[in-house]
Amino acid sequence: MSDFIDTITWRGMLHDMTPGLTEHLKSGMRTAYLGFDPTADSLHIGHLVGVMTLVHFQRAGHKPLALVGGATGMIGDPSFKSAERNLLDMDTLSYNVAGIKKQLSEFLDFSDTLSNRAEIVNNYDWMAGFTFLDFIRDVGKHITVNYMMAKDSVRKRIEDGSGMSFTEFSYQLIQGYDFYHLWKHKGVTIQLGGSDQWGNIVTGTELIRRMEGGTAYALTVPLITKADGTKFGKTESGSVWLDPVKTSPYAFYQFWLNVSDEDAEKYIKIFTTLPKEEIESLVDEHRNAAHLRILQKVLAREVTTLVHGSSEFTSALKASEILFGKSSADDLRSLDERTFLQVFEGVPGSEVSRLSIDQPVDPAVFLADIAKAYPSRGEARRMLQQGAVMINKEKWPLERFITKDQILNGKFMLIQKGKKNYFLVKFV
RNA sequence: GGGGAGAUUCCAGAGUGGCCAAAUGGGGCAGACUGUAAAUCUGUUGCGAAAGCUUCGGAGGUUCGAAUCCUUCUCUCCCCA
Repeated sequence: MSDFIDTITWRGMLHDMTPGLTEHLKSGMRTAYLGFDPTADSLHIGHLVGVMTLVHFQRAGHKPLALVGGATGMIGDPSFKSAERNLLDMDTLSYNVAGIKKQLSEFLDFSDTLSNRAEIVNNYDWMAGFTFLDFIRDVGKHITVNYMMAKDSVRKRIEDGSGMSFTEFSYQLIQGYDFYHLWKHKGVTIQLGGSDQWGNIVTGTELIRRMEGGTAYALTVPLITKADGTKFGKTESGSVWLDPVKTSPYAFYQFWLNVSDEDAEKYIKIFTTLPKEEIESLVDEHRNAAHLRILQKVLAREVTTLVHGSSEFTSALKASEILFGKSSADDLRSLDERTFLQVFEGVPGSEVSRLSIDQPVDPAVFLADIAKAYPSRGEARRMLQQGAVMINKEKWPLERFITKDQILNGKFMLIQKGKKNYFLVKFV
């Protein structure tokens, strides 16, 4: 049994914890849980820190529980949110819960033979039948309003005058009760969470202490940041999702590959399970030859494989090589249709009638009006003028007309908008 | 309920009758450089090939001419009760 606290400390994943936790973990197999809010039907990489915390916890020989908030999701965690949250309806919620459950099951080991096998629980199961009267009698009685109001997350909202509904105010108590319930029935003694969850988690340990005199622990992981101060896990096109339909494995791979040097050192510790020695030697190697981007490559490989599997990783890698390598128009032509489609899966594109370029057509008109790669002809023309457009890997001048010869494999045309943005036209 | 300020292009914010498709900054996009980076420098950033067209909260009006003046509506903010 390796030391969980040492591991996550070294990995930079420890933000705060309640006293005594180190000893508590050393004395035997423990059970911890971490909650996920079902606000969408897929997790995104912001959730991955939490997932990895559970993974490391299990690898250290302890038992991880993932809680999907079917009940708490109905309320919405107000912690550090500036405004009242919108409520989700039941259908959306149960759909989201199912999606998240499925994803979580990819990361943890659920084998029956394991004594520390992972489990997934849904707080709807025990909250749904709990009546309001029972709740305020049996749970609410133990925690004072003063205590709840003192939480940073609540106080901020009151101080800045935006206020908070009773519904959201109750959230911490419900999350606290989850902890109590799992402590009582599942032997859970630790709750893990993001640093914004500290207040909610501590309400739980407090509740356990007051209701039964029990001891429970809290451990939080830091908010993942980026060296340049922008928000982690977002690209121009929005969140980076774990669901391959929402974010293609190719885009996912690219996200990690494009991480800055500074962040790569941090992320490889957090998002991979590679051992310390290996990571340290990679970091050394990277520092000696930063331009090779060894860390980014390993990081992208590891995370993509973990989330999407090795065959998806291989296609993403291959796609990247074709898109960014020194490949030429001839390389593109040599691809058969299946590989071509695989490489460009997830790349935005449009469908266009073959007839539209029966006659040679002005490239700006084609790019804007026909292929819809640009919103207006003016913009397309500007880009062409600036030399920002490549068609089938060839830099395209403003004066050169598009003809049927530009169709690859009788079906496709690859447009590059600048260096990094690809656009695939399918001819039908 | 009373009084005041305001609503401008992606954002912030200038413009207070023609020189305004609208300063400046940010952001975005692109080029050079590079490591598919960072930093930097350069270009570009309503539509249109152009003539021109549509934009300054909505509607109406004054004027040869309005983002700018008038009327009215909607919304936002501040102060007093």
